[in-house]
Formats: sequence, C-alpha cells, structure tokens
Amino acid sequence: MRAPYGLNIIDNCVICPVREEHLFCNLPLPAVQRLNEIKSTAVYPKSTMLFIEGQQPRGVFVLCTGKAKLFTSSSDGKTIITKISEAGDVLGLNATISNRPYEVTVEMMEPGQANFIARDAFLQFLREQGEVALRVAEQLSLNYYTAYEEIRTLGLTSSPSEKFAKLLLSWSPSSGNANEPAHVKMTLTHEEIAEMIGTTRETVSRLFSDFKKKQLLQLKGSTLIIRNKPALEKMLNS
Amino acid sequence: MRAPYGLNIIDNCVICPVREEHLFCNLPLPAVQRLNEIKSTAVYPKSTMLFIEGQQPRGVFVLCTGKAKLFTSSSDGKTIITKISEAGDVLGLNATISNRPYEVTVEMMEPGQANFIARDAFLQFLREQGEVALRVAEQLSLNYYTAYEEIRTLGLTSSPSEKFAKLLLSWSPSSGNANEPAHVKMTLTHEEIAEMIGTTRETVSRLFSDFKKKQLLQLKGSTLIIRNKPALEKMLNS
DNA sequence: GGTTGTTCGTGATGCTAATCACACATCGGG
DNA sequence: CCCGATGTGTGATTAGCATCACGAACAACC
Repeated sequence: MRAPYGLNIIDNCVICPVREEHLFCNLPLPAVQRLNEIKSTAVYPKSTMLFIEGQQPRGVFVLCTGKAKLFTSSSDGKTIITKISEAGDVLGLNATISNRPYEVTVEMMEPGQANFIARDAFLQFLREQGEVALRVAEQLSLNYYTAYEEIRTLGLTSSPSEKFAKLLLSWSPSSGNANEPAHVKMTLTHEEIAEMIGTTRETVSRLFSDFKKKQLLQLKGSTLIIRNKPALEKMLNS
Repeated sequence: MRAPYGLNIIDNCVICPVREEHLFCNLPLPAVQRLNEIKSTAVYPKSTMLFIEGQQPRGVFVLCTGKAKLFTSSSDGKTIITKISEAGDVLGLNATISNRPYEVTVEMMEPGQANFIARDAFLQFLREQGEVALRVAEQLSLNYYTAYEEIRTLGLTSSPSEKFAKLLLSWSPSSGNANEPAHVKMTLTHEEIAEMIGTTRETVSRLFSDFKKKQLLQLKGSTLIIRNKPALEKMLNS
C-alpha cells in the first residue's frame, strides 16, 4: 500500500512493527483491535496543522511516523514550542478528555502518518477498556510533569545560555558514558530552537558559535556532537 | 473546640459550613462521610511547609481555611510562585496519584486548617467512590490547564509590566461593571508578587508607582483599587 | 517607647540580550 | 543551472531590567 508523499501506510495497528515500543500503542490485543476499528488513518504533509490552539476538541491523534511540533502563540506573533512529538505520542488528549479547547497547536515537521480517533468514540473506548483508561491517566499525569518542567525552565532559568545547555542535555542520550561525545541528528532550525528556549534566532546563532569555541559541541553537517556533557551540566542551576 | 493559634477546628467535613462551595468537598454524602473517617485534621501555623518539592508523596491535603503558596525553587535560591491556594483546594494530588515526587513546595501564608489523607487510604477511597475519581480527573485536567496558562505567561509575556497587568486582572473579580473600580484585599508582599511574575522586588515597587501615576490603580491601606480595567486589558498580548 | 526585623521607595550603574541591518550559504524546483 | 526562498553569521546600537546601596516606614514585641 502506497500513500502520497512517498510513504507507506500501515493502517492496521495490530501488525504495526513498532507497536510495542509506544506507551499508548502497546495495549492488550483486544484493545488494539478495538482501537483499530474506531480510528482513521491518514498521511499528512509537512506543515499540516493537526489542530490549532483554541479550537474545540474533535478527538485525539496518535502519531505513527514523523515528527510534529507543539506550540502556543501570542497575538503579536511570538511563539513558544513546548514539545517535539515523535511516533507513539498521543496528541490532544487533555483537551479531548476535559472537553476544553486545545491548549496548543500541533504542526507536522515532516510528512507522517497519524491515526485520528473522534471524541465520542474515544470516550466510549475508554469506558469499555479499563486498562486504556489507566494508560490515559498515566499519560495525563506525565503531561502535567512535563508542563511543570517547562515552567521551571522558563521561570527559573535566567540566561539563554543556561537554557540552551539544558536543551542540549535533553537531546543527549542518557545511556552511554557521560564523557564520551554523543551524536545527535539535528532537524531544527535556529529559529525553532529559539522558540524552544524563549530567545531570538540571532542569540541561538551566537550560542552555537560560543559553545563551539568552548569545545562544548561540534557540528558535522546536520549531526550535532556534544563533546563535554559534564561541562554543560555544570552550567545548570535547577 | 479550640485550637492553638486562636482558630476553631471543624473536624467534621459533614457539617463543614463551606462544604458545598468547594469542588472537592461538595461530594455525595456517603463519600463525605467516608472521607471524614480517613482524614486527619490539623491547624498549621504560618510558614509551615505542608510538603516540599522533590519529596516522595505521602498523600493529599485539603485546605479548609487559610491561604498557602505553591512554589518551586532553583538551587541558587531563585523562587517562582505558581499559585496561591485557598480553602477547598486539593494539594499534592498529581504527585499522590502518579507516585512521583511533589513538584512544588506548599507553604502556609497564614495559620489555617487542613485535612490530610494518606496515599494508600486515598487510593482506596478513589476505588470505592467512582464519583470522586471523576472529580479527581476533573481537577487534574484543571491543574494542567493552569500550568499551561503559566507557561504562556512566562514564555510569551515579555515585559514585567505586561505580566503585572495580567496579575492584577486575575485578581479583579470578573463580575461587575468593567469600568467600575474593583476593590481587592492585598495580602502579598512586593517580594511575593515579584516571585509570581518572575521579576525583582524593586521592579514591582516601581511598577506600583508607575501604575499609580497612570491612574490604573490606587492603594488604600492594604486594599488595592483597580481603577481602569480596560486600560490594563489593552496592555496584554496573549 | 524604644529596639529589632521586615518591607518598601528610589537613585545610580552596568550588563545582557533584543533589535536592526546586511551579506553569505544552502536548498529545492522548474 | 539559475533563481527565489529559506536559513545562517556577525557587527553596531540601545532599551530595559537586574543589581547594588541606601534610608525611611511600618509592625511586632518585650
């Protein structure tokens, strides 16, 4: 089966090759089968907005492949990216559960597949499958902690350089020797990084130069090499 | 019955005079009765910390009287107040449910009474009383939205004056004519206000002078009079 | 009523990052 | 292959706040 944008569609969750890796997808078989019946699958091109902050919730999306950015904006155009979502993430959960407007906008950063489950069907699904309701609670609580982490970063971390260090560390895999350089594929523009740490494009540019000069990191094409994790950690304060 | 600190204790939730006004207290009678059995009531003096961020959750507190501030701090002493809690608020809910460390510290701002329910008993209580579990979900989801509001304030609101205006508006009662001055009892120090909007004590001091000069507000003892709500609203951007 | 501690007002100073401006690099499509 | 769009590097300038440093007001408590 072949979709536009050159991506294969896997529209059967039961045989999804990456099902078990994802919190919300790795459900008991009966639940996955039921999920499979009520979802609708589509491939979305880059820059599609799955939903927009302020909209009444239509339902949830489960990202199957690709990446999406979650952000909120003010009326004067300032934007803050709160999260980069990857395969397996459930989007719009809180709004759907509580029937309050979506609190973020979700935009595809690259073409990718997502499953959509309409609100009514989803709520019914939760009532039927107690196990899934638990997963949802787990996920909601996780979201809340992530939000608090963000509050701490925005409110307690004063300097852009500290926030930048924090971001780099969040990218660096926790596994592996702390002193060994970590290689990370970088897919974000400076502008987007700026929107993640609440500063300007120019400042991010300067931060990269600065950190390169201090031997903290290195760039090979679009691969970011984090050379001195301990030094980055020493820059933090929270 | 008379407690230390000159406050009366009401240790029976069933006859609590303000029970019906509070989301979590206004439960079906059997639930309130059960709640009453598993809680322990105490009056805490000013400055008591009910719990501290990072601690393993022991259980939840329901604030019955008094006020408490919720805040998180960085290791270098910077503090950000995320909320002022009042009677009826449930504290430590998310941590208790998810068994993750408390994400904030809660400190009494004035002497007040609170009920404590230990984690095990609370979880058991939820299992028994489906109605209450729903309230909890509702509350969690509300907390999440509040957290997002905070993210928006911290991340999108650039200037202290804008954040200050936002704070003033959040104090001003939504009822009543928009153009009529609103009277609000102010119990916070400039330092605390600074910690709420992420700036310094001195800047808050100057903001007060400034807003007074611009006829936006007025102070009569500890009563704050908000004189020009529309003008404050015009200062916002989100 | 005086002593002690907290809270508040306000000036002077300096730094940091936003803003503006512009040239260069890179990418993708016709 | 060229051309427009999008992204990046870096200098110059400046506004806005944090910081430091007081002294005054206020409250609380022997």
